[in-house]
Amino acid sequence: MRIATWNINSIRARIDRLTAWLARSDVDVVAIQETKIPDEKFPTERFTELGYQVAHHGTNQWNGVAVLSRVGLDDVQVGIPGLPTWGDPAVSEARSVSALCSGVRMWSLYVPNGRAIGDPHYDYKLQWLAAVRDYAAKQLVDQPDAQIAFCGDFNIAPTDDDIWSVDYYRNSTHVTPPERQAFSALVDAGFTDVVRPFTPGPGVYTYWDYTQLSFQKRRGMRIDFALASPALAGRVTGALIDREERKGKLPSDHAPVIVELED
DNA sequence: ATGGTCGGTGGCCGA
Repeated sequence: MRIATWNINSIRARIDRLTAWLARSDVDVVAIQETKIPDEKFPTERFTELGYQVAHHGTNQWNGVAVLSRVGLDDVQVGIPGLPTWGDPAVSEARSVSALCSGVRMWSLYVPNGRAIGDPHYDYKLQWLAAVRDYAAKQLVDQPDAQIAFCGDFNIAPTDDDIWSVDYYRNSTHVTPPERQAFSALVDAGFTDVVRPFTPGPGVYTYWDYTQLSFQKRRGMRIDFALASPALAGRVTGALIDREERKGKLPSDHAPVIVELED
């Protein structure tokens, strides 16, 4: 089985690229972030006609996450208990959704950006990550053998090897100790970055800014991850970052990340 | 060369 995660940066702008990539990449389950579309406008048929079932969570033009699966999609869960809210305390942002796909609990996460150190969004990001960690840790206490994948855009570069320039990102979000600690806490809870052993750095990234010819100059960040529970990590036989998808006409600014699992 | 790149929106904001 093959699973993947991809910040698509608008499902409407990227629908043809995404369906072509699905046909070519042979992935069974995909976590998608930043669909930027409400549920009622999501192009579900474009995926069902390819054999994929869809669980989408989107409320407006911001955020939006989905799980696509051609190996079963059951027990859809929207949101995670304990996540902080932004703005209206009665409304949760559309940043997390999951489904059970052939025995794997597949999560699509879009971690808040943080914007700037000291910005209220930065504290929101840290609170959001703490809630995910607490939830993730509890899953393994309740079910140590569960196959769980927390996939998505974490908006954190865990080490200096994951950014093209330490100087460029000095005093920026994505690299601060509190953010890196929040990421490590998820790893310490038992969820392994299963891609890194197959894509060693430095200089290996999943995101390149649209401006300044960043991709062409190899100026990127590694901020998209598949974090696997012990039972799932034990099934991983390979992984890759599909840089080809960052090329060509109107690409997403993120590349897809693919993980191969033994059957 | 006083910009630089997208997407969604609506005549700017977020990434």
